[in-house]
Amino acid sequence: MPTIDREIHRFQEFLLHQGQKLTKERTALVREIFGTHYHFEADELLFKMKQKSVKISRATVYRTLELLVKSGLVRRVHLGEDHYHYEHVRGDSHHDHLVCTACGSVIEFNDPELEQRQLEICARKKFTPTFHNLQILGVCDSCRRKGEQPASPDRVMSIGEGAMRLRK
Amino acid sequence: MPTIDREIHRFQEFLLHQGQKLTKERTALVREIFGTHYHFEADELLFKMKQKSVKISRATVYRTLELLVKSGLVRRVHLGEDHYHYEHVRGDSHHDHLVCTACGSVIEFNDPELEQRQLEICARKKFTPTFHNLQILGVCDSCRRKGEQPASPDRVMSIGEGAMRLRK
DNA sequence: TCGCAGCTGAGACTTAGTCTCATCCATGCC
DNA sequence: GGCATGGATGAGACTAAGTCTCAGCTGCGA
Ligand SMILES: [Mn+2]
Ligand SMILES: [Mn+2]
Ligand SMILES: [Zn+2]
Ligand SMILES: [Zn+2]
Repeated sequence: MPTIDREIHRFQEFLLHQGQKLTKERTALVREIFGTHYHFEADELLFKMKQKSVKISRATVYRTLELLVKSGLVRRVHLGEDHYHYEHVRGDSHHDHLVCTACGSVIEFNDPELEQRQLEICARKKFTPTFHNLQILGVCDSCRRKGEQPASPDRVMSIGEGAMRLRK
Repeated sequence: MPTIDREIHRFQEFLLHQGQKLTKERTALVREIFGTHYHFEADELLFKMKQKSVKISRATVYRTLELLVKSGLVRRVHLGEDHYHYEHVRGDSHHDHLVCTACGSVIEFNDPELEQRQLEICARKKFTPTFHNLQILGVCDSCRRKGEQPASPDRVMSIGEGAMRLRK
């Protein structure tokens, strides 16, 4: 996978630029993240590494995710659950999320008109925006057909593959 | 304050309807919430009660907030920090938030055009929305004038009055 | 006024994430 | 390649925010 090697290279460039090092743990994490996952959780990543018998500590997972976010390769997002999710930044494009509270699936969208309207609101309030965070919770098409009911606002049914607890 | 008594009455109606009781602890919390705060944290509320020598446990604070949310008198919101905030629902109107990362102030807005655009996006994706959550982080007008720089996306400078730690 | 279903407080527990520190190793320089 | 060294790692203690348990208390309808 030459694509992943390019991500690793980009990460190394970022690291070296700050006098930091590309270790085998960091390489393994980048490989895992860009090889498999999409919206994932820190603990899920930790579990996947354990499964593959690649021994990496929780501290390193969190530290590496923080570096990846700083480097711009990964983005940290809220999806309506009580913990963060991460996603790899492909290309660049900002997007927001529709989250199905019945099956946990996530639909991405990028709507320039919506973004524009947000800027207008900020201008009207003399507010200088740097960042925003929008999730729309509801029921996806296939769940609606199956007759799934909208869940209570704050109970999203686990997004992603549900990382299997690691701590005893 | 006859207004607060009306809120208390509404809460009692809600409770009785479910075979639940209006206790003095619940009354005291409603009085505090509707008398003083706006966007507040659970721990902040706990601290305020302690200050006033009204002895209420953390468990009761959280349990009462949950009931108030269910009753529709209070709403639980994300404002870009790692914990929830609560606000009293006055009238009814849904709104979203601009959060200043320099001073922690919160500006509310309700923009029907933005809401409409969200519905259009959902329709296009055949998604049935039930709820959404939008925060725009940035720098408010008065902070911008003071030359405050936009903080890193995930470091909001404490919103509200910063509840003073209670646990040792 | 009484009975009891529902409520409370103290503190143990949980989840998600951060921090510490002794030890390890990636990189740059010879 | 070998070495030096400052950054990185792992184990596990620690923290923050919130949930749960259970013995004793209390609001409220009869
Ligand atoms: Mn995404
Ligand atoms: Mn608000
Ligand atoms: Zn679904
Ligand atoms: Zn400000």
